[in-house]
Amino acid sequence: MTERSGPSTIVDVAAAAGVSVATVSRALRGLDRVSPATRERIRKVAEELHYVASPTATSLASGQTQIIGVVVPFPSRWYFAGIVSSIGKALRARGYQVLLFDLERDVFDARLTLTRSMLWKRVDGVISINIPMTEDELDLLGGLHVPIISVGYRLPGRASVGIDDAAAARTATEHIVELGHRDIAFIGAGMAGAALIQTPMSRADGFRTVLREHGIPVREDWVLRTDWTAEHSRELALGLLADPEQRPTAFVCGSDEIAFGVHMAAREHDLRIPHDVSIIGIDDHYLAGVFALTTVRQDLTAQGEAAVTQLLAELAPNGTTARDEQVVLPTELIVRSSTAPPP
Amino acid sequence: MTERSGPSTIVDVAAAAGVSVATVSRALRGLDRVSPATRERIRKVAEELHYVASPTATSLASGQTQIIGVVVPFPSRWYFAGIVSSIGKALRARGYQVLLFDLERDVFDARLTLTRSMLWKRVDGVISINIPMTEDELDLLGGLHVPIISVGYRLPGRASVGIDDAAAARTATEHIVELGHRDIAFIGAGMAGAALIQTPMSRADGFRTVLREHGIPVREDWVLRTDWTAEHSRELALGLLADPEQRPTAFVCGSDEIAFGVHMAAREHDLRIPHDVSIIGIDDHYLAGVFALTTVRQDLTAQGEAAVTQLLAELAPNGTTARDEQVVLPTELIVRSSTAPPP
DNA sequence: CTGAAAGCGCTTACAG
DNA sequence: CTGAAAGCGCTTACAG
Repeated sequence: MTERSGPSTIVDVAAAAGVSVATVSRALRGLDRVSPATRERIRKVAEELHYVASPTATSLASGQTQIIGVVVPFPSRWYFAGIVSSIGKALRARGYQVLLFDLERDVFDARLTLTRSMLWKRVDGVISINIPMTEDELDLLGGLHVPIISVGYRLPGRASVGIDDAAAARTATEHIVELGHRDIAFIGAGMAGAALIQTPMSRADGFRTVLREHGIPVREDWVLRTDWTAEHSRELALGLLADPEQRPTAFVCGSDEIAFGVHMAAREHDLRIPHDVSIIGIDDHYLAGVFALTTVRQDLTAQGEAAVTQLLAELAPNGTTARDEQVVLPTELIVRSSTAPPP
Repeated sequence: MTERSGPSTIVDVAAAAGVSVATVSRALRGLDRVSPATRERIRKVAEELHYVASPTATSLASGQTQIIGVVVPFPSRWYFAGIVSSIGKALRARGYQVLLFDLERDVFDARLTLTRSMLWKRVDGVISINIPMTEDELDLLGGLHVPIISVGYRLPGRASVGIDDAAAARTATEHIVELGHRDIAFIGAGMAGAALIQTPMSRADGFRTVLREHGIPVREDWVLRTDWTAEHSRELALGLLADPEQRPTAFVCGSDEIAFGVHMAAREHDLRIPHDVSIIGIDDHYLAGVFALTTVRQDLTAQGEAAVTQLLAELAPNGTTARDEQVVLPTELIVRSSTAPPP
């Protein structure tokens, strides 16, 4: 009896239920001022007609899209994919969907710039993941008149969530120093001109700080820049380990992927881990376990959730506008078996 | 002079240019039947007013959203993240945006089911990545009346793009057999009850086929199921390698991540790769290089692009409706240094 | 080549 | 508690 050729609209539901479209709208959205009996009847009819409100019409009328733009420079890398994934789940749980903006280009270390038409009137808010924005982009985002939050990268005057990179590096370095190492290398300072600069710099700084605190001289020729790939880091470590008379007994790595590269380099030199050389990373990458890598864990899920919580708080009817709040999440030392006292 | 408090609409542009909104609409969208002079004037005015059409209004009026839904079961895993990334770029190049549907749940191997309200009227098409759909879900997708394409998993009666999994496994196995191995294990058959079953089964079949072709008996106790994590695969390999009198000289792995686990297990047994044991994977994971892993490469970018091309072909005005076409992309043996003749 | 008007499918004051 | 009507900002025949 209720077979229909086309999809049903709110008008169909109203007609079938014998009420006005306004009442259908209120009933289905759970607004008050609808009698329980009416609401129930409308619910039934809507269900029978397989009615689903057109999101596009709802958006136009209400001015809200229930969509959050998530802007990512390198969507397939571990860190970014993990954050996007957790943001997606947190948003889904609250009735939002995610429109994904991939800023990656073919050229290494280059990215697309944000444009007004990408986001304009499309999203209720935006989360940017570890992107150093230009002034122009910040202006553009401001002109959108929607809340914005940054994960990982601190944008001037804007809310952000992330970890304390310097502290994470300090934790890693302290673990190594406490084991008795004094000949320690750091791989993971920033590449010159690299797009992402805050994290590498902070982590390298954390490393230097701890050495100084312990009166260990910092050998700057053992503080190496890398493009943060395992492959490049492997090559760097291969070099540092070449001279048996003069080589580090431990590596503090700016990330787990860097540590993977160092691990491979050590093996290629027939060095035992951790007997001959200790390696510690930062991240707790999903492959850290197979490498038995000691590392400082950062919780991507917690960061994604915190970003969503912050953002939606601003979106709430009586939303706060603490737009420059900085949420700093804790990190945690995970001891596996890639670290030990020096030989 | 053109300072404005609120954002400008098509009405503002029309007024400022002294034409009707219909003309503005045609001019800005590049439709014909607009005089060059008028078009140019409208363009200028629109630019001055920073006019960007409201996508939500455009969608409601036109019935098209310029958005493609991308449905993913495990968004942060290498394969899925890579496909999503390439799909995003291909769509962006053609003026579409991606709405990301993450079906992952906390429970292992379980996923969310698609519901009508997730996609209804939101997207012009959907790409599902390696998802075995239920009948209900297929019905639902059919009821959406938008084109659908599956990457990786062949859905009955629907278009798909992917690689030939059995052929990839055959390539890998042949490489091993040609090196002279006869004691060969395969890790990567499907887990019982796993959600993803086609790929593991096909790859295991490819392995068995080649052994049979070469008259090598298949030891089923050396064809192992895994959850496809490096960690679990490492444990399995640790077991297989425990008995020096009776162990495989080579491992064909259903994926590179599996191969990483096997690599670690071999090292833990103080076995040399490839001298004592050969390992080959399938994928060409971004970390395959540091592992010096010989593997059979699948091109995620090509797969994402092919999916987008297929989908948009159906969306074109005079679109084909070859809805059950299967695009099979080639794979390629990449020889690094994890494989050699048996000891 | 251009415009007036209907229509897309909802939400939201405003009345009652 | 419910309805009539305006409005969200476009696109699309239909006229001219």
